[in-house]
Amino acid sequence: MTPTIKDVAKKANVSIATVSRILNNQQGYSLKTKERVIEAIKDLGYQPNAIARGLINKRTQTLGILFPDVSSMFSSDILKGIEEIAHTKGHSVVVCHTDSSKKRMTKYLQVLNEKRVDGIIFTSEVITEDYYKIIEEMDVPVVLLATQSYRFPLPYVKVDDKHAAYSAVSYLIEKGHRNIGMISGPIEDEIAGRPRVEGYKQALEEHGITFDEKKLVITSGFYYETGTGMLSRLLKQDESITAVFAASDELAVSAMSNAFEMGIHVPNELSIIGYDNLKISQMAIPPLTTLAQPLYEMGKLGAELLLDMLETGKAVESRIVPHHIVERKTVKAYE
Amino acid sequence: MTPTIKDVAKKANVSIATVSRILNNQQGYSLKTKERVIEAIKDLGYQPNAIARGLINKRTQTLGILFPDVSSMFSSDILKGIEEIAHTKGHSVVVCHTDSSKKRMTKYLQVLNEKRVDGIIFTSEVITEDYYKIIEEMDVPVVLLATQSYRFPLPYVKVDDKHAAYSAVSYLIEKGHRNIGMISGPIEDEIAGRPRVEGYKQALEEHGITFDEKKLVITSGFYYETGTGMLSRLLKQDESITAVFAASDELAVSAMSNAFEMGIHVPNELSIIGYDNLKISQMAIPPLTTLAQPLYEMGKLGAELLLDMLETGKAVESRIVPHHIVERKTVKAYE
DNA sequence: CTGAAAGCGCTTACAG
DNA sequence: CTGAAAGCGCTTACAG
Repeated sequence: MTPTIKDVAKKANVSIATVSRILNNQQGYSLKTKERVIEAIKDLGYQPNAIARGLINKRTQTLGILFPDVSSMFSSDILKGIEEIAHTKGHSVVVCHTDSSKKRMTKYLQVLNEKRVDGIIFTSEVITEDYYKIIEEMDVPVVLLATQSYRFPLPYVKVDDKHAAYSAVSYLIEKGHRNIGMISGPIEDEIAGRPRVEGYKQALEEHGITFDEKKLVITSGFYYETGTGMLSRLLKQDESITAVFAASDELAVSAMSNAFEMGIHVPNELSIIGYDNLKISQMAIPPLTTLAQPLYEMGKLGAELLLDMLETGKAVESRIVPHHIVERKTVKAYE
Repeated sequence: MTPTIKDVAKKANVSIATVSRILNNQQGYSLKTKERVIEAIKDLGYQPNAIARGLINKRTQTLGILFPDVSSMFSSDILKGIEEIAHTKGHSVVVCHTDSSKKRMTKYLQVLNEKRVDGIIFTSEVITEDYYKIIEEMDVPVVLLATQSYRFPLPYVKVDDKHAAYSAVSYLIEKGHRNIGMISGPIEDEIAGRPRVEGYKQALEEHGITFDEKKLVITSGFYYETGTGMLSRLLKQDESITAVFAASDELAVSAMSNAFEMGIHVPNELSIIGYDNLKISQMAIPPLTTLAQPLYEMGKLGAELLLDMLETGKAVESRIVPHHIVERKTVKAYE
């Protein structure tokens, strides 16, 4: 049987109270008894039962993380950042793949509640009223990652999507492009959809370029698959386009494949800039120039904020993290 | 305060024992009291405390998963599979990023032990004597995923690496290639390194092609970065090569980038086959032909086996899962 | 059909 | 400096 604190106490000839004190680095014992207890712990190979501790401390040292898709490259970079901080601060991470399904989401929230996690991180997920009600009742700190909520007062960590899109398009303009197309994600998406289109429009406008509907194409998602054939459609609508801003790296890579099929050379005949800076962007051929979100750092920051809230018991401010452009090989100056 | 079973009992005018029975679908109560209790549960919004349950049941309904790198595309597909099964069977998943560090690994094992997880999955990790000692003492079921152990009797789920490599190279030979190079991972790696080289050699041999050292190049890892410049080196050693077998998709994509830089057209001038079937392989330009490991299914199967061991208390047999070739656009018949 | 009580493995006042 | 005891929120014999 796995030894318990009782076994240690017996072996060291002390009460379980003093063993507990020693275990938790409290005071109230002589050096001598401490040594005896340490000895007993080693001899028995005793390891404290975190479940029993959790029951009494009302802290489980575990965090629940919700992802629409745990296996996406986007999620995995964030996860790595969260995990890193959690680990260094003595917490574990339970991952939940919600598949963007309300049913799964609700189920997970219930599980996380029953397991009494110390805090929750939502990533890239819209917080509905239903979800908010649940987390409100759970009464644990929550932080939003790569998403935000207008309706509910939840702290978030994200890039300014409109601004980031603005930066990406401005970059294209600075490179001399005037006929700039955009492959957008779903426009109903108020977090990652519309704001990026708005940033695109604003960049055009500020540089005296009138927005033209024919230069915009809208997909149903941000994935590679949803981008299939989008570049051809865009170019069919307006063949004057010399550069394209894709609302995600997967969409950008999809466009590159599409260009390849059509025999269009990137960047000689067409420049492309992506959004995210996922691993594929460096692996693309040629390597993709992109608007980088600092996903790993966002994960770290999100976890830090959550842990702060936990320690201090106070709310925390949202953070807009800096984006930047990673120049690689898919954008060429337009002469 | 979060309501407890006591609150429910009081509200429904019964003892906590009957509430517990109803909660756990046991027998020993009238329909009437059941209704009253259910009512009370709803009214209070009661949710059982899994920590308290865990303490007494000695089951936490959580699984610990160890990855050398949680953020790799390889890991994330496996994770998704594990998570899927765990979720449907009422378990949660704690992920641990070991970074292939002994220190982190040991720390995680300790944490998982203290948290009394019900089982552990190791992925792509060599089991050393130290680790084995620890898990032996933990006395929980363990399964190995995408790795195996010759020294310790631990069930595993993986592809037959040698056989898979053999299949990949045979495919190239069937396409008419005779001068086939290989970009290998580290040869000291007894799981994913040497066996693939052996499979390569055996395929050559069986087709009457003598192995030539100049056609083999060895990298320090399976990542994109570790593949940098490897193709040029290989081609410098032997310029007769018409096809290359890369020991991972990342290595293959790296080779494709390298080919692109050198102005070598894939597949017209050089055929390339990868290994893994990660997401990048479909996104590559052109899409990469590769030897597929069923990563998602492996994750599912690994979790199923682990849960089986938990339920039955019996050991389980290792599984060699089938590999197959996904034909895309990087291999061309050699005339 | 139902409840009182013991116990899971800890922590923490409280008393000495 | 140290220990007895209560209690965290459950489950499960045991008795009725």
